[in-house]
Amino acid sequence: MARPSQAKENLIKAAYDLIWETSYGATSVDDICARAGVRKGSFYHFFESKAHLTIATLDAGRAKHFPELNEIFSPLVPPLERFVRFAGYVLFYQQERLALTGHVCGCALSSLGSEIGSMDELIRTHIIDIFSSHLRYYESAIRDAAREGLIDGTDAPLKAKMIQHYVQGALTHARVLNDLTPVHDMARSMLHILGAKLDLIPALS
Amino acid sequence: MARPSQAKENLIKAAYDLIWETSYGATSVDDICARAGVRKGSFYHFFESKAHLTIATLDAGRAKHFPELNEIFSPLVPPLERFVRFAGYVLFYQQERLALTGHVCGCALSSLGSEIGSMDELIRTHIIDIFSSHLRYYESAIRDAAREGLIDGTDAPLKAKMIQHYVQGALTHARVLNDLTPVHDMARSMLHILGAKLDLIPALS
DNA sequence: AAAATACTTGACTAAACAGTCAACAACCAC
DNA sequence: GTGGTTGTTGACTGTTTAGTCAAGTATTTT
Repeated sequence: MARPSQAKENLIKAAYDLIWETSYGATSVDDICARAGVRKGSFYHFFESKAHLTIATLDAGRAKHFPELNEIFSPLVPPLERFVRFAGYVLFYQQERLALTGHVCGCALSSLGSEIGSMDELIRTHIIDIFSSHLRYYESAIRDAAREGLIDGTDAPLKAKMIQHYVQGALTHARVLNDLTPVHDMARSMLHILGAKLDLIPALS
Repeated sequence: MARPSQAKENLIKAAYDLIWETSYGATSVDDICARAGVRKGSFYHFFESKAHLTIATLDAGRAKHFPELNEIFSPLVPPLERFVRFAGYVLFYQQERLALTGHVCGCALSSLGSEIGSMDELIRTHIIDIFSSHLRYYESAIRDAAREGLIDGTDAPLKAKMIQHYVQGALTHARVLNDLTPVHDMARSMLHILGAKLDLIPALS
């Protein structure tokens, strides 16, 4: 039997959706099973525990988003435009999610990480790993922009972190407010943090 | 009997500490009672539910921090120095918390808000209210700085939000990383976002 | 067709959970 | 000291929780 079953994928998708929309703690194994249309016994056939399923959802998220991020942060894209495209990408997903659930969901990674804190080391290190990948996208775009003379290139790692923290905070705030305004401001604000002249970027008008 | 009992205060303090260190969902009423040294029956004598106690902790936090923030953001303090002092204040509390619990705890408000999302409207609106108070501190400092010619004053509300989102993201990130580096970078980064000349501020050397 | 593998099922456990309650104790006003 | 108020107690309920398991059903391999 070479996997005629979709149960595993359904469980991952259901967990991803429920945890993102509500929270890790508020999402029970029974909830996940109900949404996935799978019985509890099957759950534990595929996953050791709720934490292990959560890690699988993180891996699935990574597999989904990284190809898209590779397009957005491609060295072929003008460096500052990468940030504008990234902001558009984030906005797109937040709007999709809002339409689907009725709530602004914010950043699943950051909500989960903040909730878990130091309570599950495996989940925590997984999240840190994904965060540090994001940082590399930002850093390389910043260095490319500096090389082209578009921005001041000093302290690129610090600037990359500022971008990351700002984006995370904006998404968290959007979730709490249940309002996408902070996400709409993202492109302009990121370019401000980078010290870019806004009138150089036609996409922002 | 003019309140010989400390039970209510103990419960608020215990809930504050536990929710901040772990999370709302991971903190049970039994946990809170155990830490406060109070029996469950007394808990429900003082509070209708866990959510109502949580709101009381938010009010207690507000009562504790706002007088201190009024000092930090006093119009008598040079406007950019207010942000430097604020960063020091945040760092101080994070260090204290780290020493006490062994973990970087981040921003209780933002962790709670992100976890609750749209699940408890009363808690959510309380958090939004506190957030918007913070924003007023930032905005007034930004306007004062602009009037003194220290920074460009255009779009003060947007800049205040950028500061808020950045700070929130930095604290969340510090919590996930379990490392205070993002908090150490806060003063410098805030001034960068404001567009201040760093060499004008002697406190940052 | 036989055997091995991969998956499903539903009933089960034991613990943790939020919240209740009636009876009891301390205290103050009078 | 009597009465009313405020707080305390521990045992209780009913539900939800994560996780288990033996027995069953498909499906592929041989």
